[in-house]
Amino acid sequence: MHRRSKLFPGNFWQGELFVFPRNQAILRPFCSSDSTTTSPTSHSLNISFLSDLVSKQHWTELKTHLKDTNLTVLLHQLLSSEVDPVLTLRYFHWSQKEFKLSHPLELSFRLLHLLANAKRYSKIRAFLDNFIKYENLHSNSSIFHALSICGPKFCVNSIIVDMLLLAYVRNSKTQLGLEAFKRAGDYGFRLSVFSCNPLLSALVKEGATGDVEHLYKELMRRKIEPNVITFNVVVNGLCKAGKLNKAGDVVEDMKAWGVSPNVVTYNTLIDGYCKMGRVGKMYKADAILKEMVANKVCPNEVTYNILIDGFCKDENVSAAKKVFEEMQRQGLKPNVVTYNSLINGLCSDGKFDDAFGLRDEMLGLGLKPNVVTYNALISGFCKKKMMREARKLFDDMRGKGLAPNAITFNTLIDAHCKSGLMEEAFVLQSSMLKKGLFPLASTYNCLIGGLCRKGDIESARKLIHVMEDNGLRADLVTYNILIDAFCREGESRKAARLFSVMRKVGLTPNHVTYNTLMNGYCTEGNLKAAMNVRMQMEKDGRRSNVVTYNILIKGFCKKGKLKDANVLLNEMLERGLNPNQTTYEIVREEMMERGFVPDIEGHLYNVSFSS
DNA sequence: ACTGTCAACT
Repeated sequence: MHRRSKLFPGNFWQGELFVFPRNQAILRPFCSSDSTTTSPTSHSLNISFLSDLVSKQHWTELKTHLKDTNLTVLLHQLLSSEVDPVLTLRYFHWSQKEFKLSHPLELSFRLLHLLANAKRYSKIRAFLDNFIKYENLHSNSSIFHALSICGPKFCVNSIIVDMLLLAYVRNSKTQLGLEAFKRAGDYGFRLSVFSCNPLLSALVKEGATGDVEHLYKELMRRKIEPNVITFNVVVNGLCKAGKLNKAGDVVEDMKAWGVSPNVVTYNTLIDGYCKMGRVGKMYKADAILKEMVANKVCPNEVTYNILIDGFCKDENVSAAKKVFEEMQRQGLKPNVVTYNSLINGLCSDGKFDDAFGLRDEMLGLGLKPNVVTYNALISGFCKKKMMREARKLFDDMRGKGLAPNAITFNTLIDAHCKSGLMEEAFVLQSSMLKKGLFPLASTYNCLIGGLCRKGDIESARKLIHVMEDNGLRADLVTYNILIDAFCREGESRKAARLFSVMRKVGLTPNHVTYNTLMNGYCTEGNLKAAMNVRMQMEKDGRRSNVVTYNILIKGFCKKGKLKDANVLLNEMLERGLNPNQTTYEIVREEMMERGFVPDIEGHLYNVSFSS
């Protein structure tokens, strides 16, 4: 493949693909589909008359002269004539619609060639969009074949394939786009960043990190000139997958390519660190901020928003407020996102007065609270089980001209489920439908979780069927909920079976999945099985997180194996993981039980948290 | 023509 991309187009076309003469390929569908017609030439007089009608756009008259049988012949004729390709395109669409037929694929691509030569790129884009949307019957294999036999215009073919790729991505057919990318490599077509960047971006959004990494390597190998956006998308994909080290490597790659990291690159990296559960993650984020400034890249509103949200999620609202002040000192204006992050931070902490104060402040600045603002406030009240207040905000939204979205409903439904108010939750779900909002898989997950919490796995199963009847597939979270439910019932065998089912249907277990299963085994006292799950998890490239350690440490404590618990505790600290509230509670409880009075927080025998 | 920040559920 590498050789081929270096070949001159002319050489390429002497290769194996140019298998039969062009005309034969084009006439084949026509000859086989119609036995009464003798040959295209016998129509030629007639056809020049018809072409003339097309040129004059006399469609009604044209229709009276046409039969199904000569539609494709006329198209062929138009393609070989001097007729404006845009007119031919019009005829193409008109004849397909009027006579409900599909012209052969080869002719479609000959038409695209003519349009490309005439530089009518927007027409090609529209054509391909339509093609992707309504003609699912063509596989990439037949498309590439048709394209390769319809003319030796190598560059033009590359442009068309590039646009095809973009059409796939824009129509959410990312996997087909990826397949087309691979095939383009086999055929040696040159692609551009204008299609590869959106493909990368779509893969990042789908969380297909493996594909992102592969595509990135391919881009470099095929020498498709990446730009700063290409690198930024890849950095973002790796950050979202928690692969911060690899993200850093890509930043080094880009420097080696002579592309300087810009404000977006740094913002992405900072956000990556902010969202990671490492010790001193905000310190690391701050270090990147300093590096960014040292490289003469000026932080913008987004940079500050990321830091503010990071501190809020780190339960450090006061640090967030300092950044907020610094932002304004730098002459940057806080926007709705800034306020939403702060409001969310305050709400999660139950500081509703401060949160409402900020809401009023933003109103004073002419910033309108949006759905996100309300969702944060509602979620805050829900967490404190203040359902009346949550409900009031929900009702207020309408008066403010704001429509609740699926997340608003999910928040409320989940809160009702957690309060055991399943009927209310289902009423909310149906009111969602009345508003024209379709419940998402996450909506069902809230309800399924509620049923499982009640121990009603049977109803949960039934609800999954309803969900699937509505075209939604059980996702990772659904499986996590069910695995947890079985573990709680002491049915770890069933949980384990579900675990293998989810892999079979192509879902990738995450930390929660592994931790849940481990927790199930630990509760049963089966430490060996739990440690096996952990081994599997680390083999899958997922390092143990705080929750993993908490589960295992607790498991070992319960079995009286304090030595093992200590080993894990040390390992956790060595790996730079921060013990949380739960860790301290596990340790304290264990010590009390053994008659020790915990003097300093976090001492488990000879192990100190504050090492 | 393409990119990055905020909100829910396990």
